[in-house]
Amino acid sequence: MLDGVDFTTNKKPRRRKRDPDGTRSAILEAAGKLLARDGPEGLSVSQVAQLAGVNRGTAYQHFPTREQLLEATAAWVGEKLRLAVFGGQMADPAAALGDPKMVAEQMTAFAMENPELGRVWLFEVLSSSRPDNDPFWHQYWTQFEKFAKSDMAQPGIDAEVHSVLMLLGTFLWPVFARSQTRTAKDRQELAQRFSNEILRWSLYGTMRPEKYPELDARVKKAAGTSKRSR
Amino acid sequence: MLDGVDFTTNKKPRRRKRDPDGTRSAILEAAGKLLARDGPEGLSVSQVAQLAGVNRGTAYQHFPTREQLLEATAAWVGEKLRLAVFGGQMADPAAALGDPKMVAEQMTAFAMENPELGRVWLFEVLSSSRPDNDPFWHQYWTQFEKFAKSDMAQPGIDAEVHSVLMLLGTFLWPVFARSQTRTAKDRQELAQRFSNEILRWSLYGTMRPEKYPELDARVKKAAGTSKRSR
DNA sequence: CAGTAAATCAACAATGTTGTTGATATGCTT
DNA sequence: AAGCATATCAACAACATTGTTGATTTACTG
Repeated sequence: MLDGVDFTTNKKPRRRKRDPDGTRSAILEAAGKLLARDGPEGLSVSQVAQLAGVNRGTAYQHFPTREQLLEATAAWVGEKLRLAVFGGQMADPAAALGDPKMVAEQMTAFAMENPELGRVWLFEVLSSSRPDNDPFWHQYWTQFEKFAKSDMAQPGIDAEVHSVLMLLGTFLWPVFARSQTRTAKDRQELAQRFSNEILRWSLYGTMRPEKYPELDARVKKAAGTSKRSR
Repeated sequence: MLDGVDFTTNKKPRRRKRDPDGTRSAILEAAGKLLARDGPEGLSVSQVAQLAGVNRGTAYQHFPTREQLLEATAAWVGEKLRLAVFGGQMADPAAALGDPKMVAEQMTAFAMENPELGRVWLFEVLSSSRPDNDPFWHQYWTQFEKFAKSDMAQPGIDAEVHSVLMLLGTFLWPVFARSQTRTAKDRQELAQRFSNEILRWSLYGTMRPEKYPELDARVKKAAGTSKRSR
């Protein structure tokens, strides 16, 4: 699954300057790259250390076990993701309701650029016992819940289910798209189709079209008897 | 990740009766169990052979490489899944339009019972270059496309995108549910919430509610300008 | 400028894994 | 019943990986 990238260039048998934080970052960055290339199964501490230009022992000093390294990397990716999608905007409870469309676009862009990485992150979070600990998950969730409660949304939405579905689609569709296409053009088209379908779905299932005049609205709704919003 | 099951009971150092097909099945079955327990990363040919009560060499005779064993197992699971969901009903092009609700229920049941297995299968298929080769995928796809084209469905559905989304949700929600809950009761509730949200979604996004009188219909739709249904 | 805590590294031991190969037993065919 | 193809197995070789430990260097502190 070499993807045109070559990580075999290691020509620094020199001792690393003492710099705990820097080393830690280097390790995480390397882990991220390898994760993005091979997925989680193929990640060994050896490779990570090598790519990071760090002794394996050092890596073990920073992350006592392979598993913990994986977790830390996922969290690190989550933070990166949060920055890419929400920019500097803090996860402040009083934060304004961001533009969902923008969020979706940023998210999709990230997913298309790093399909494996996105997939890994999502799984780590999905299987974690406290997804809310992840920075991106937390902010996404907060924001979506706010939207679901607003009068922009259909009533009765189960925000949790819906969030998970959206994240699943956004991060895993690219995995599918990658394996089905050869050219970037094809991928672009698949990405487009995905967006379209999501939009169609949202219009008829999530958003109140009449609140989004720029999109041809044609739906009417009645209050449901649903009780759950979380 | 021991899940209450113990596979360490192997007390048969006796030579296996010659039976190629049986052996092959035994290997696949063992691989399936291990896959369901540990996920794909943790699967080694050694373990599989041991659990199957077969010499490792024999396993290599049947499946030249670990990777091929994984593929074969996925296909095998796919067939199992097809049977569980569609029963004996053949993938015949002239087959009647099955009951989508029934299909969804069967699928959900399978996914809840074998979360890891479902996940593994889905990934193998999603990343395969020809998903259509998988027996279950093929039949599901066929059936859904038929539905999408029928007058029971909203117009303009992108059947491929939609299928992928449905499968993603159905097979990966249980992964989430598992990690969030301790009791079977909680899991049951999460499964219920998922079904509800999917139904709500389908009503407003996929199915024409007026065609499903038994569910309170309250939607109206207008023909879209979408061109693609694949 | 000592002295110290700790960050980095090299080497070790213990496993586990993958493929391969040549021996052995087994069922089928004639 | 003899012969043969092959399904099954045991043993081997080559690695890779995981943790661990003790030495070495580096920055900081008084």
